[in-house]
Amino acid sequence: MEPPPLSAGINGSAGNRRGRRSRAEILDAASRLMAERGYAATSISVLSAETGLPKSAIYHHFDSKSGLLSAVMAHGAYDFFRAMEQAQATPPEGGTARERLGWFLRRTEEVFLTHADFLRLHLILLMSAEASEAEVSSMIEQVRRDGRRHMNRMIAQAFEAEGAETAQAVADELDYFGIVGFDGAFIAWQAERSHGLGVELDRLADALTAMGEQIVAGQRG
Amino acid sequence: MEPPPLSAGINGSAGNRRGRRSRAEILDAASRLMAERGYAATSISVLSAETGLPKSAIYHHFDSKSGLLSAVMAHGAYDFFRAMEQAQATPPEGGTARERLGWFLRRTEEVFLTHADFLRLHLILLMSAEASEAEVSSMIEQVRRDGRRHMNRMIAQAFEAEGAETAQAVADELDYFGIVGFDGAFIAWQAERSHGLGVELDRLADALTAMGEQIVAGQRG
Amino acid sequence: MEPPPLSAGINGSAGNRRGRRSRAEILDAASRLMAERGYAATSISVLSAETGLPKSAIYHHFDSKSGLLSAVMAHGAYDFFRAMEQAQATPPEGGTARERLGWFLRRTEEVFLTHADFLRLHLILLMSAEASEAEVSSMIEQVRRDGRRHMNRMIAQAFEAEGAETAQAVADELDYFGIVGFDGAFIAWQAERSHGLGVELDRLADALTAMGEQIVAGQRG
Amino acid sequence: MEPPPLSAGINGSAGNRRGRRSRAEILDAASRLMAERGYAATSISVLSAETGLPKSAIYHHFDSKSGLLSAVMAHGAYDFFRAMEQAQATPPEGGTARERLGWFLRRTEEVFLTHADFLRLHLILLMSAEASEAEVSSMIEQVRRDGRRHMNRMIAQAFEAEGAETAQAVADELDYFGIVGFDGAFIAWQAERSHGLGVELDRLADALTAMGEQIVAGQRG
DNA sequence: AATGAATGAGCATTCATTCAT
DNA sequence: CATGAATGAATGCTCATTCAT
Repeated sequence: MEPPPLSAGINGSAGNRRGRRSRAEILDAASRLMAERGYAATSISVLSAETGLPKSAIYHHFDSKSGLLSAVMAHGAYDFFRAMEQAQATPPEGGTARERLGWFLRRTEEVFLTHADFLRLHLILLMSAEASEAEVSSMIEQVRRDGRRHMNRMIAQAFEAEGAETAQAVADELDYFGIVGFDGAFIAWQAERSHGLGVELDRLADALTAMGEQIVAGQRG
Repeated sequence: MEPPPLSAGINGSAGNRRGRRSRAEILDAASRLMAERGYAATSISVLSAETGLPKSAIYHHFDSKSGLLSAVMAHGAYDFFRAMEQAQATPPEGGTARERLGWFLRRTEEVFLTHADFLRLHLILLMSAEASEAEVSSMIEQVRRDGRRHMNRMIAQAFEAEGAETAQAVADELDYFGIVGFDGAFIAWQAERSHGLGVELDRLADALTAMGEQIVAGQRG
Repeated sequence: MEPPPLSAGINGSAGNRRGRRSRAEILDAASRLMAERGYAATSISVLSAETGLPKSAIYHHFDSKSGLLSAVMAHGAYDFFRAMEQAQATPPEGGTARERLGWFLRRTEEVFLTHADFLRLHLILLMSAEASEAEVSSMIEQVRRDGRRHMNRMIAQAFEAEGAETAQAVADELDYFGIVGFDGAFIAWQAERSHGLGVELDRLADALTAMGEQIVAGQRG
Repeated sequence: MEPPPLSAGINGSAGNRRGRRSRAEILDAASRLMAERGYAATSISVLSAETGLPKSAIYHHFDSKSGLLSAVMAHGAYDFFRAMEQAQATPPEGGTARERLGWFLRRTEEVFLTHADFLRLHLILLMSAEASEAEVSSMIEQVRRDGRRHMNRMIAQAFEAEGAETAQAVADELDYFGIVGFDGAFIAWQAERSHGLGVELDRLADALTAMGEQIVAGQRG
């Protein structure tokens, strides 16, 4: 996923700088509000009030409300996956598969919590058939594909002590279920904000480990 | 969860019958449309056009749009849990915990597929902060509580061969994770309608069994 | 051209009566304003202010702005041709073709002046490619067809002393040119409101008579 | 009518040349679009998109939208009358009045067809009460005056065999009716693009000839 | 029990225009 | 000479809701 341009401009002249800032502010407010209230319930008027810019300025920077949504999603996805990348860049060496998986999931939780807005919007769109707008729907697909790739890598790295091939087999078998667990845990957290995703992610780590070991055993037998 | 009244009337006079039918039609259309497009994007006008009834008729039957939403949720929840009850009423005797769990989940899948509209709306509301409207939010809570109760019962029944007490301990430990798995599987299904929830629910059954057996072992040790 | 319904209602209940009146008022204001300023320049807001009804009431009676335009045109055309019919119902007996034609055109001038709004709007639409909206464009066509039919009848009646067949031949030959003269005269009048269409219509009567007599002579020869 | 300046500049420096080209492009697009959709419906945004120039560039060249309209009209009128001049510069010698008139009108038709945009816009403005904007209204007046002058000259030249004085008397009597016929024929052509203005202009030539001969006879008698 | 009319706030979007660079 | 950003009023239209009948 490549970095979405913050502005269409190319040089850094003053006028352009102002435009860039405005664009970023709109994107910011939109990300926040759309995640809070959903796409349909986030009006351009509110966005205008929130940013202090007139409505027409929003249309100067984004062609339409749905265009703004696309930009919000692209921007959010870029941020989210960059954070993921960073969070998982330096896993500790050694330890059991369960311990390694636990480390990955704890790092992931952090990223989830700081990008909850993006994830919530992603899930709302996924279910609201507002996704039918092609551009949005393909964005959603890509986010899920990228998410799965991350999950795959995490599992493979957790099981790397079993040998690269076995680890990859485990990862390929379990990555999708890992995503399922993440989505479910996120929803559980949304339902009861009382505590973080920690408990559920621990359970997920337990489950993935248990199943992973069965697969490892199967590979050997 | 008690059956929501289809009509405010008490006797079955002819006039009332017509009213009852209208009310049911509105509720039906609302369930479908709100699940498709979300609450905010489902307008009374569209509802009126869809049912052929004038807008004022909708207000005759339901006090307000959010009142209609409550009724839709109440009705959907009632239907959903009644279907759950029926689907799981007569589990087969004998078999391993995994086999018994598999049976339960397969039955559950069926109910999920036929009540997908309700579940989707439930999840959209859960995340859209439309939930902040007290009435809706308490409805959501109750649905999740009831769902967990069902999950608890399913797990306990699956493990009943281990003795009532152990089975209950397993169920108490795992029911929440079961819900997480269900929610996640439902979302995965929404994302790629290509296949049913079957694969993911099988994985979930595997995971729950593996973790259940660990708990059983822990109880014994 | 059949009478356009003033209201969709069927009975004369009080609520319906109010609606009927509102609908007529909107239609009235729209006819006037659109003819004055053109379709594009007549905003729903102004229409609302003019009638005292809220904008949404206008949309209650007419589906859209272009729907309102259609209704305005249909209503205007009906009124216009009914007035034409009446004005030409009882032509005087006897007299030369020129005298009879003069009578017809003088009667027509009257109708033109009292329905100038409709005619102006008709011509604006005819040229503004707002007519591309199918419904409007077919309305325009019909108006022109009906107009030609009237012109044909007038000429035939003016020349009836030459025998029905000859009169009809003259009418068939000249009706289209009569329309051309009318349109041109109307535009000339619009350009310089100083005097009525009288002078030009007299000239037109002269021209039609001269050409008619040539045709009559040709028929005989 | 004098040639309208294409650019406000005075020398032909390179920078100026670019400005001149931009100005001409805007004028071109505006002529076309305003004639197609009317003045009100032609927005600066669309003009900007069509020319590829930023909106502010349009305001750089023309003070305001109505200033642009004036320029469009001035430019169109200049072009139109120059074409008229050229088309009628060398009438054939000899022939009857009808033949000579026919030649003039056929030449005129050509000019009408290649300047239909200008004529359409002229007529739309004439009727749309956008004409109330003084500048536009005086432009329209002048166009009509110039048109009449051309018509007068054509008729006089057609009847020149009757002697200069008589020819002028005929022209003075009929020029206005000639304009009426032209306008009407143009509208008829707009209404049914199926064929050119030829048929109607022939009829007009017939009519003018017939009436002209009557006047000639009157002069003599 | 049901209906059509009305209401006014709000929606997404476009308008002509100005300004600093 | 050209540009992108900004501005605020206006556009057509839809919203949830109320009311009289």
